[in-house]
Amino acid sequence: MRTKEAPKRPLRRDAEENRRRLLEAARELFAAAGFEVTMDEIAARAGVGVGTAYRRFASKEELLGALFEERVNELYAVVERALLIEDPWEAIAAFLRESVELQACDRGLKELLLSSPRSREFVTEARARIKPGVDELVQRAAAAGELRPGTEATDLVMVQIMLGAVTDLVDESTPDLLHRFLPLLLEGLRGGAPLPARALTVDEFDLAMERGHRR
Amino acid sequence: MRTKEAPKRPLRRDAEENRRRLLEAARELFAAAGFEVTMDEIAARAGVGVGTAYRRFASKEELLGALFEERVNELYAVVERALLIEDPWEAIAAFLRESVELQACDRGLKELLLSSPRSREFVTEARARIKPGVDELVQRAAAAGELRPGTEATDLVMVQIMLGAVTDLVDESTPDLLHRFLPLLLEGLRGGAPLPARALTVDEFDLAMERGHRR
DNA sequence: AGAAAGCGGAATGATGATCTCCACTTAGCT
DNA sequence: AGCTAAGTGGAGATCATCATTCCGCTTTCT
Repeated sequence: MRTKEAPKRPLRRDAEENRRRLLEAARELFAAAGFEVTMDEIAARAGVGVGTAYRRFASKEELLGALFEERVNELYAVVERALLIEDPWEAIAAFLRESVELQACDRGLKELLLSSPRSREFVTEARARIKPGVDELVQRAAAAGELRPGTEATDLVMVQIMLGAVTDLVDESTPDLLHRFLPLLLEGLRGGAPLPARALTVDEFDLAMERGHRR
Repeated sequence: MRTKEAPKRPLRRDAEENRRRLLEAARELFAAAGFEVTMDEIAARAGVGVGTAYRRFASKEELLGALFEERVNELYAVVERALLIEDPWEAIAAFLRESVELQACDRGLKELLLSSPRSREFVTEARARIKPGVDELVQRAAAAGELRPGTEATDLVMVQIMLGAVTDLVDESTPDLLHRFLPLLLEGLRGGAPLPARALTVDEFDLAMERGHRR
C-alpha cells in the first residue's frame, strides 16, 4: 500500500502534506477524467509543481495504482454486501444499483473495469476478484427462478456497460437517467421469454475486454 | 457535394481513379476505426501516397465530410422507411432495429451521432434532419397507447447509445449481442408502469451532446 | 546556522498526427 | 514520337501532447 516498505526516515512535514494533496487531487481528477489525467493537471490541482509529484511517486502508474486499489475495493464491498441479502432477486438488483451508482460518478472506475490494455495484470486481477461473487448472485437467482431464462453473469456486466454509456454522456447535470433505465433493464432481466440471441460466454467476454473497445 | 463547384477541366483519368480509391478506402477505415483514421492509413489502403490524398482533398476534414453525408443519408432513409409502417409500435421497433444495426457495423457513424466536438455544425445539422421523424414515430406510438407512459424521443436515442456501447465492445466476432439486448429494451419501452426518473429534455440532450462524453 | 530534504517548473525527449514540398512520372494532345 | 501540364510518392517540416528529468533555489529540522 505504502510507497516504501520500511520508511527509513519519515517524510518531512511539507512532503507528507504534499503527498496527501497529490493523492487527493489524483482521486478527484481520475474520477472526473479517467486514465487520461496528465501529471501536470494532477500537480496543478494539488498546488505543487510536477517535479514534486515525481519526487513523491516514481511514475504516473504508481500514483494511479493506489487509486485503482481503492476503487476495486469499493466495488468488491458492493458484491459482498449484495451476497448478504436474503432474497436472490433483491440481491441482484442491489448489486446492479450500487455498482452502477459507483461507476456513474467515476469515469476512472468505469475505464478500469471496462477498458483493458491499461495496467494489464491489475485489471485482470481485479476482475478475477469480483467475478465469483457475481456468479453466485446469478446462480442463486436462477435457481430461484427469479431470472429470465438464459440470463448469465456476463449479461449483468453488459447492463453495467450500457448504463455506463448513458451516465458517461450526461454525468453531473442529470444523474437520474441511471434511475430511469436501470429499472427498465432490471425488469427485462427479471422475466419474460428467453431472448433470441445467446449471451456472451466468459471466454468471449474476456477476449472482448482484452481488446478494449477502441479499434 | 463535389469538391469544385464548376470543374474547369475534368480530372485526368488516373487522378479520378485515385480519388475514387481514396473515398473507398476512407469509407472502409472510417467504418472500422471512426474519426481517428489517419490520412496515412487511408492513403496506404488506397494504394497511393499521402501527397496524393492531399492533392485530391484539401484536408482530412473535407475527405471525411463526404462520408458523413452518406452515413447520415442512410440513417435518414431508415427513419423515412419506419414512417411508412402502418402499425405505430412496429414502426418504432423497425427504426431502432435498423438504425442500431447500421451503427453496429460502423464506428464512424456511431461517433458521428454521439460524440460531438468534431465538425460542430455538421453534426448539429444532421441531428436536426433526423429529429422530426423520430418525434413523429414517438408521437404516433404514444397516441396509440403502445408506449410505456412517459417515454420520449430522447429515450430512443438513449437506447441507441446503450446498444452502441455493447456493440462497440464486441464488434465483429459476436454481432448478436445486439439482438439479445434490443428485444429486452424494446420490451421495456413498450409497456409497464411509468419509470421513476424523468427523461432527458431535448435541451438537456443537446447540451449533453454538445459536451461530448469525454471530459 | 548548516545540511539535507524538498520544491517549482522550464527543458527534454518520445510519439504521433497533419500537411507541404519537390524531384520524378504519366496521360493526353498534336 | 514528343512535349508539357497535371499528377505522384513519400520524406520531413511543423505542431501538439505527454511523461519524466534536472537544477538552482527554498524550507524543515536539529
